[in-house]
Order: sequence, then structure tokens, then C-alpha cells
Amino acid sequence: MKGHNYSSKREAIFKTIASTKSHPSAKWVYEQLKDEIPNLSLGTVYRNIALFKEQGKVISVASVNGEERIDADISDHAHFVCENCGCVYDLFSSELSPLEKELTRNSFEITRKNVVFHGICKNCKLN
Amino acid sequence: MKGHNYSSKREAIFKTIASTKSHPSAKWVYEQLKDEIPNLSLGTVYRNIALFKEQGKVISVASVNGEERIDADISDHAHFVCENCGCVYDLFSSELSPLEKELTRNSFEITRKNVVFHGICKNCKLN
DNA sequence: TAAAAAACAGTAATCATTCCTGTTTTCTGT
DNA sequence: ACAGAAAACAGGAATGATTACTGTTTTTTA
Repeated sequence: MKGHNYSSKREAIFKTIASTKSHPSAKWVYEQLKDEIPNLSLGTVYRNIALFKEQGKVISVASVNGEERIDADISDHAHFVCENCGCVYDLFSSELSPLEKELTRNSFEITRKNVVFHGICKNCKLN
Repeated sequence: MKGHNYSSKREAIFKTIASTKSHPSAKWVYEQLKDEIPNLSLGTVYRNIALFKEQGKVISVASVNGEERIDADISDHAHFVCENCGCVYDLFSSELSPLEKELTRNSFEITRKNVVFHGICKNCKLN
């Protein structure tokens, strides 16, 4: 069975994801770690991210310029994606309950909700 | 300048997108049209979808299994993506205003908001 | 401490999407 | 209607993110 053995690389990958608020891509995680772990393979990063998603330890929050962006903060919050710089920001709010109730009433099972605003972020607007 | 000449293929592509509630992928649109238009190229479908997005005539609503899914209904509504069958459903509600206000107050410019719930849809639950 | 299982590196394959080049269609002014 | 000029297109090659494969290394277990 997979995901049951200790692995120093898996641990390093998870720590890297959990210690940033940048909502990283697989490549970003790989770039961060390759100096510290010279023989790390990009495939290992992808494989472990897939495992973390199965385990519910990370979630996919958005696809930005063809790259999947993930988050180890699995608490109930929304995101804002800047279409200019690709930055992903956290948004904390719980004003979506009417939608959730409507879905539940209609027999849809919500396993995850993804709230993404697109636009231009504060930093980009100020150049 | 692009997008200024008439094109029968462009018209057919837009009509196909506008006449379905399936939130199609580029490939789906191509499959629908290739019998009617035998020499249609998949690249043409992609090129025209990109043009429609620039013109604001279609929006990207979600990425499902690596495929971008689009919608010609650009009215303010959210979507529900079934993780089992990949179907994308429309959700009509306007209960997201507190989030929008918070963003606007903080100098974020919203050009588009993307509200996606993930889970298992009614049809899949009932097998 | 020796199999057995899991994880890995490195590379090849896949697949959606974009790019390129030569051809066809559409437009515009006469 | 007709001849450039501009735009759109087909078909195929290129790109780039992600996944799969194979032989090797690490971890577990007993």
C-alpha cells in the first residue's frame, strides 16, 4: 500500500507546501527544494502532491496559466487569483451558506467548494 | 486586426457553445461539428474560443481533468463540478456580495469571479 | 540482517493547448 | 465583378504540464 512508509523527501515536500502562503505549483516546490536535495526528481514532487490530495492534506485551489496551484491550508476559505501576476491570495469569509444549503437540499454532495475571484490584485494595480 | 472578419466556422463554433448547457471543452465542440464541417481543425476551435474569451462572449468556468470548460452564459452564476462524471452544473445565486465588497474595499479589482463547488452530483449518487 | 514493500531518479510518454507555414476565404476599393 | 490586402484556416509540429515506466535505492519488518 502506498503512503505508508516514511520518506524524508515526502516530509520535505509537505513542509515546503505547508510553510508558504503562495499556493505553489509542483514546479515551485521542486525549485525550492532542489538546492537542499540535489537528487530530487520533479516526478517525486508530483507523486507526493497526488498522495497528499488523496489524504486530504492539501487541496487544489486553482489552475493558473495551465499550472495547478495547491494549498495545505484546508480550512474553509476562498481565493483570489490575480490574472496579471498569477498570485493567489487567501480570502476568509463564510457568506456562501445559502448556496451550500441549496445544493444539499437538491441531493448534491459537496466534498469541496472552490471560490475563485479573478481580476487584478492590489500590487499589480499600483505597479 | 483579428476577430473583424466574418467566418462561417466561427459562427458555427459560437452557436455550438451557446446552444448547450454542458459547459463544453474545446474537444467536445470539435467533435460536435466535425461531421457537419469535415475539414474543421481543432486549432480553429481553440483559436476562436480564445477570441470569444477576449471579447467576453464566453468565460472559462472550471478545469476538469485537465480540460478547460467554457460557458457562453456570462450572467452572474456559480457552478458545481461533479468529480465523478465531470459534469458542470449551473447554480444561480447572488449571496457572494460580502466577499466582493471586501475585495473592492481592499483595492482588488474583480474582473471575474469563479465559484466552483466540487463533490458528487445527484445523478452519480443515484448511480 | 535479509527479503519484501514502498519510494525514488531519470527518462519516456501522454495529452491539452499553442505555434507555424502555406493555402483559402473574406473584405475593400475600384 | 475583380484584384490586392487582410484575416482565417488546415494540418501538422512544438510546447509544457503531468503521468507512466523501469531499474535502483530506501525503508520496513521480522
